[in-house]
Amino acid sequence: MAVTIKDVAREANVSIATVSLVIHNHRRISNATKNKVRDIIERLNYTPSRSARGLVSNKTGNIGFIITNDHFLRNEPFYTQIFIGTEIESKENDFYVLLSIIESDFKERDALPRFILDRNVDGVIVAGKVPEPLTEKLLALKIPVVYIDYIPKYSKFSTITVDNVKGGYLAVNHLIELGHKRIAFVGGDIEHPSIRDRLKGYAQALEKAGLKIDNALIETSEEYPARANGYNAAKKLFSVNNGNITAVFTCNDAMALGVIQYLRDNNRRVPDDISVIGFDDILTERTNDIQLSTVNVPKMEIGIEAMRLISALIKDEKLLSKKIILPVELVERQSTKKLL
Amino acid sequence: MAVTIKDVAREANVSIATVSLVIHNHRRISNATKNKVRDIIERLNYTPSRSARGLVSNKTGNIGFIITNDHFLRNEPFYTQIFIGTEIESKENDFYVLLSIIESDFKERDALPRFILDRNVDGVIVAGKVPEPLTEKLLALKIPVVYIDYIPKYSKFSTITVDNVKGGYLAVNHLIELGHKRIAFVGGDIEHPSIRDRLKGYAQALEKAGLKIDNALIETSEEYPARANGYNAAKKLFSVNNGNITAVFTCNDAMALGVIQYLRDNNRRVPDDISVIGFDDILTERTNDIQLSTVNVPKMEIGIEAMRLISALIKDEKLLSKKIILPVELVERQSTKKLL
DNA sequence: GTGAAAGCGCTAACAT
DNA sequence: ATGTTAGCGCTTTCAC
Repeated sequence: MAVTIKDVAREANVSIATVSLVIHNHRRISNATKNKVRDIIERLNYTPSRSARGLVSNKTGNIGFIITNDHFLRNEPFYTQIFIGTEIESKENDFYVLLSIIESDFKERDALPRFILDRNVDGVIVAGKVPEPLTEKLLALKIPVVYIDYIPKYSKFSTITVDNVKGGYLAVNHLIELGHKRIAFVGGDIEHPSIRDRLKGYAQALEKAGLKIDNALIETSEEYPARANGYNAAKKLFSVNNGNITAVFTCNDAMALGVIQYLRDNNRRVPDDISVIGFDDILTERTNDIQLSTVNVPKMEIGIEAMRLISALIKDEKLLSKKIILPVELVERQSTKKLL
Repeated sequence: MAVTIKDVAREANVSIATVSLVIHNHRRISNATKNKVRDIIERLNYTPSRSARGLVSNKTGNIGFIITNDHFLRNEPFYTQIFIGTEIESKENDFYVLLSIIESDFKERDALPRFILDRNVDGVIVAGKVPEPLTEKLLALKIPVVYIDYIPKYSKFSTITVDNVKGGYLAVNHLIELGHKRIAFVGGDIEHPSIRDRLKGYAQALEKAGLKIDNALIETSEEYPARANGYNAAKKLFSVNNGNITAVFTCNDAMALGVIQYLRDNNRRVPDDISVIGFDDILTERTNDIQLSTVNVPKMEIGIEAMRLISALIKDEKLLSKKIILPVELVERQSTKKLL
């Protein structure tokens, strides 16, 4: 058996209560005793049992991380990086992170993640868009929750998002500065708050430049913003506005790839004929293809902030709801070019 | 407070011991009682507290997953998929998975993952190549361990690997069947058992076809098998064997990309001039680039098997060491072509 | 400033 | 076939 609080107490000639108080750095304990006990803790290499602690404190020391399979399995490093961020920051807050991948079409009758039914988490981080029924069930639980990269309707949960409006603005402004005037927007799932905001940024940039917003240049759908949908959107867009559009801003990098693929299949060069800019910055060294201009989202940071926030929420009951918005950055690479 | 075993016992008019025995489906309990208690458990929506269980059983119900940052951060979905596999299977075995990302240059003086120091796991899964000092420390702990995709030296740990020799054979045999005779091997970190085995498969295929093994066609290093190293390896290879080589087998997909990049930069078309085949099958829909021929590794399956094995190891003390080898599959796509 | 003791929810040995 | 009870390692209240 591992060393317990009793071993420390015996060795230090104090009671286990004293050891416990030393561990929690209670002021009632004299410095002399504290030092003595701490030395022995170190010498014996003692670490408190999480089970015993959990039993008495009714806390688990675990945080649940919920994400849909859509998001996590679509081998995108986007949410993986966020997950790693929470993991890294969890050390600082002495939590462990438990992952649960739920169905993208989570229904009301579906069971909540096992760690919730098991009462094995003190709080939950929800990453990406999730079905409403999940949010409703979470709401009923009265457990601390932080949403990442998604703002659920009708709920006062805390959220960590990025400045999507600003990102959209930066991307489109970049195109405008390159001389583009006929700039299309390609997005999937326009119900998603992030995508809506990116479109809003698009509109703002055009407006500020005195360019009018042409709905014929805006192609959105209710689909997941994936590569294939980018391809289809480009097809619709370019078969109507033939020869007109000189640049495309897509709501994410995956769709940008689909657009580029379509353009190539139709003998349009990127960026020579058409400039394309994405969002997210997920494609770094994984491809030999053109390096995509995009808007960087601080993925690791998002995870870190989420962990900090859920931790604060758990420790401080009064803290109710907090919305954190992280900044984004324009990344100019090779898929955008000055209009000749 | 949540419902406890006492609530169930009271409601069922039995002792808490009986409830406990029913939960563990002990034969001493009559079916009548079992049914009665189970009904009430369901009705009250009771789940046993993991902390309380852990405290008495001296088990945590957690499995640690250790991986180097090299492997996990290099935004490859390879290990992410494996991790998800363990996560999926963990439900069946009623475990939770805790992740720990360690430094690639883990030294003897470095601290073990927090979940080990905290005694917060019952067993550990180690994914990918890890430094020897980590293995030595793990060995000293006498905790169940399963290695994934790596076979540590001097140790009797259980392992889950894939049939790398067979995979190498399949890849190279595929090239041979396409008429290629001057086939190069590109690999990084030849100390890695998997890479060595893939090279072995390469040699076997050549031998079987009566082709002789030419060391000038084999380019390995001690580096991490990444894209950039693939590029450099191709540079060395093709500047010496100019116009000679018609096909390349790389030890993984990342290096294949580097090789293809080099070839393009030097005006060699893939697959028209040179065929390239990789290993791992990690690049699916993330790129507009050429679809790589490769050898598929069942990533999710690996995770699942690892979880099953660690679970067996924990539950059955007698089970000591077991080596599982999973099959691989040739995936013919567009980067390999019949030699004209 | 420190100790004694109750009790968190459960398992398992022992009693009945 | 079921109940009683000790005890897992810790926190916390109350005494001293």
